[in-house]
Amino acid sequence: MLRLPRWKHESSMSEIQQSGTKPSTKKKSLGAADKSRSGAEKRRLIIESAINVFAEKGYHGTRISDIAKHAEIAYGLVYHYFKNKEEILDTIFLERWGEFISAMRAIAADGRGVEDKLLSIAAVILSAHRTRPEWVKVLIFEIQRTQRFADPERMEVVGELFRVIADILREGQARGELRCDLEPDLACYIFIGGLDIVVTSRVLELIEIEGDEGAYYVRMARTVVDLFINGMSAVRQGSEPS
Amino acid sequence: MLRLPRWKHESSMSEIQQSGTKPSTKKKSLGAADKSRSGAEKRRLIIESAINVFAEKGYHGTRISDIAKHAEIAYGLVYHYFKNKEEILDTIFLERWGEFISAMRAIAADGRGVEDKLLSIAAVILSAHRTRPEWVKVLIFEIQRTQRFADPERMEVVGELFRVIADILREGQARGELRCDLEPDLACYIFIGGLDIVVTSRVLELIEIEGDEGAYYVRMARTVVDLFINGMSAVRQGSEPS
Amino acid sequence: MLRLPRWKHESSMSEIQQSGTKPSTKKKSLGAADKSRSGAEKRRLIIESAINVFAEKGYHGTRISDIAKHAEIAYGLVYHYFKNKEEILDTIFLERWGEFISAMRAIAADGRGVEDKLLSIAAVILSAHRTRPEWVKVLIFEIQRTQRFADPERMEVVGELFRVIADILREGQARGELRCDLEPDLACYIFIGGLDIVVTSRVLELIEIEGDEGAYYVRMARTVVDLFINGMSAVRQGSEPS
Amino acid sequence: MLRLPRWKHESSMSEIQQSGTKPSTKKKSLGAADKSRSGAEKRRLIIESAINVFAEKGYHGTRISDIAKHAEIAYGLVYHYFKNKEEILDTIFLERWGEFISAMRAIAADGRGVEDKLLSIAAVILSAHRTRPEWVKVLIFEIQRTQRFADPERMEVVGELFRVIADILREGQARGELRCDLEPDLACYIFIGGLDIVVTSRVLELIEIEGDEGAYYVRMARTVVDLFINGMSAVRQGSEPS
DNA sequence: GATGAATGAGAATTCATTCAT
DNA sequence: AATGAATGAATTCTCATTCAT
Repeated sequence: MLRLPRWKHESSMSEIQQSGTKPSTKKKSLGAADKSRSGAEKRRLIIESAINVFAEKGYHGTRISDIAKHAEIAYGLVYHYFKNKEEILDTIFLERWGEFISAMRAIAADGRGVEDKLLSIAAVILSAHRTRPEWVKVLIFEIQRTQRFADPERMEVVGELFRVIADILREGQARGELRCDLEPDLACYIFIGGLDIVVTSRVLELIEIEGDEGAYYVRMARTVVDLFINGMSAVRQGSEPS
Repeated sequence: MLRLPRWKHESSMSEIQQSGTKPSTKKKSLGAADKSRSGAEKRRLIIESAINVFAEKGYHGTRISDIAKHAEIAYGLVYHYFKNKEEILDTIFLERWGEFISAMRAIAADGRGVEDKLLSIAAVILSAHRTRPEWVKVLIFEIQRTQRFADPERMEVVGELFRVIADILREGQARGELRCDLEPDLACYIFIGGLDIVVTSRVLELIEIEGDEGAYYVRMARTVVDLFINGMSAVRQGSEPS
Repeated sequence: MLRLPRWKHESSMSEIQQSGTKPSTKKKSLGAADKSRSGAEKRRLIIESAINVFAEKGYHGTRISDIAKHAEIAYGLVYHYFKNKEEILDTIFLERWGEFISAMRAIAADGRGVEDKLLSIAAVILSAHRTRPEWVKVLIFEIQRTQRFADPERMEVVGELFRVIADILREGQARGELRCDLEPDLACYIFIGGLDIVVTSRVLELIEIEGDEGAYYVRMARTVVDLFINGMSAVRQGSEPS
Repeated sequence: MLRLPRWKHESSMSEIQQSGTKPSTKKKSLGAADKSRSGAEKRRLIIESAINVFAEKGYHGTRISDIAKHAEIAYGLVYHYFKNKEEILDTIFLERWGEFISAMRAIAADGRGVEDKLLSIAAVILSAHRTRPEWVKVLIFEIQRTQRFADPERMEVVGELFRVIADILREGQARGELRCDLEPDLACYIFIGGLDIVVTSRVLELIEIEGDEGAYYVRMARTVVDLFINGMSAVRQGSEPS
């Protein structure tokens, strides 16, 4: 399954570039500046720290004290801002996924052709992993297992991604760009699945990349879309799959 | 990510049929019958129980006593057969994944064309989920996400699936069945990813199936392979990327 | 055990009437009005709030923040006025019990007969519960049971009630109104105990009152005194308690 | 309020005698003897320890580890036998109060006159405090405050004591032994209250006893009943109930 | 005076693992 | 082999109290 963070939508592949995380810009001599942090800032700091620690140790392997240590605060303070560990994960999910889906919707809404849209989507998803791999780890690996049982409505939210992409496909069929004998609701799975597994594999470090990482992602995005659109067959099958 | 259980390879889709799990056929008046279980049987019973409980509660959420209760044995006994909780999960993985990879290899080795092989693979994977959804849950959700960090060699084992499928694709290219401008190492991801997400979605209950469940899986397998081979494009692009 | 609040002594039963507590007359648009509260007023506000919250949740179950919330102030402010939670309870006890004992002493000092005095005492005690049940709850259930071990001198203060009543009894014996073969020091226990348990039972809601609550308390006060003076025996009830 | 433990009913005052608690008969060289303790015994040991520690420190002031230390077991074991601290208190209440009420009922059912019955009740209650003061402390001071809010049905159970005694009074009225112009439902409060406060005062150490403690209790029981039956009035003590 | 963010000691509870029987 | 009592380290969560503004 795929779910990703902070996805500014841009139409090209250009966004696949470096960024990095520096969670706690430690100890800048903070006369008044630091104490004036609003509660919201502290809250954000905790979330950022949590993402990083969750990514490193997994949700269950993370102690509240780990998060506090990473954020360089007293761990009681975490409870000032969050009811418990689960609420932190919850917040991460809600915020990040919301942003992600918005980006997807923006892509779906622009006027371009299906192939361009899918390319954009692939680029966003893959670049997201490139720039914020911890977020992706957390979103992919930690959130669902924990909440799957607890919250069916959260799954509903996840399903939104599928709906957005299925709609793009449906539109492509309507325009005659895509074949109509495959259900968009199924086809979208294959597309998402292709991207998902690439990301997952990167997270799991199954894929080793030599050379330019950015180039790899670009190639991968192109490949996924090309394959999705044109198929793997050498032969051009004139006839519909009877 | 995909990894699945007890996959007797058969070449057609026919294997997608019911089976079911009844791990502890409780309270059969077991005068001597039960006591005579050999140690190996007890061990197996524990594994079966563990799979079911892991599937239900997740690895971390499962207590040894839960497994023991499900197996209807004293929980101290679990430690006779396994060093600790992790070893149970380990055993599940090793056994099931080994069987699975064997099935995949058998498919890869038979003499048929690429499309047939891929169809078999899709069938095996999807039917596996159909007949032993708990296994799939455990393999997908629990094992890797638990042990990922601990055991890199285990990931190597997972990678085997990709190699087997990439080899099938390579063979297809060599035979001229598949286009050659896409790297098999990348393409295999898209294929596996398509299957994976279908299974995952079923596990997560994102997909609702009306009517015949078996028919759904057959259709899905066909769709995945069709899409993978022929692509989504409405246009038949005549010329090879020469 | 009995210990009660704000006991203006009046000689009759008439004081058993309604009153009620509305501690925080919330949100009166308090531009300056509220800010101009003197420190003493704030302190009092905190005490009133504490009584109510202690009554509802018990001392141990009450957080400083609960008190602050009830008083509609910042909880840090509580620490301006009180060293800690215990000091709040302490203050409640000292103020209320002091007032109560004063009322008892006034009754003891007036010139009437024993029966009248006891009737007054019963009336004061029972009406106190009627008008300020939270105070009684706190005094009965929270204070002693919390501080009992910590502070023996406080018990001394509680004992004062017994001495006052025993003195009334002694005086009655000296006047020939009461029999002399029972020690006043023991007898006073029975009298106080009778009242105490009535109050306690009301607090615990063991007694359900139908109809007029005030009438119930009057009847109860009369019954306690009548029984204490005349006994339960059928024999020798020469005159009815007119 | 009064509620008391292990009250073997005997008709005279004779039961007011010493006993004491020795909860953990420590370290008797226990080859097999000790390990063979059944779970029930350990459970009982924990309860006994809990009573003592609760009595000393109060429910809220008692840590599970205190109980475990007193019982000389690992504190995890407490959780083997009880879900949590509250369940321990619960168990104490249910067991002890049940026994107590049974004793009361037995007294109520025997064929003697009202005064004798009341004397028995007084004796049981007072001697209970004498022999097991910790139990009384716990029952009186700890249980209700904790559970008052949680469990209204428990209060119902407490009310049973009142009903039993009110019934004795009603019977006395029917037989013509007691005056009929006082409601038994109210009168029983005064009787119980008298006993209660004596016990409470002892617990609070408000009363100091010089000389023989047993004699004190006997005198107290007689006084309470005498006063309850005959009243405090000097007038009309003419004839004993011959 | 007033605020509420920050701190951290303290207590409850869980549960993998050991071990005597 | 089988049992389940016993252990205690590890962790979460609470909340009184302090403190900078």
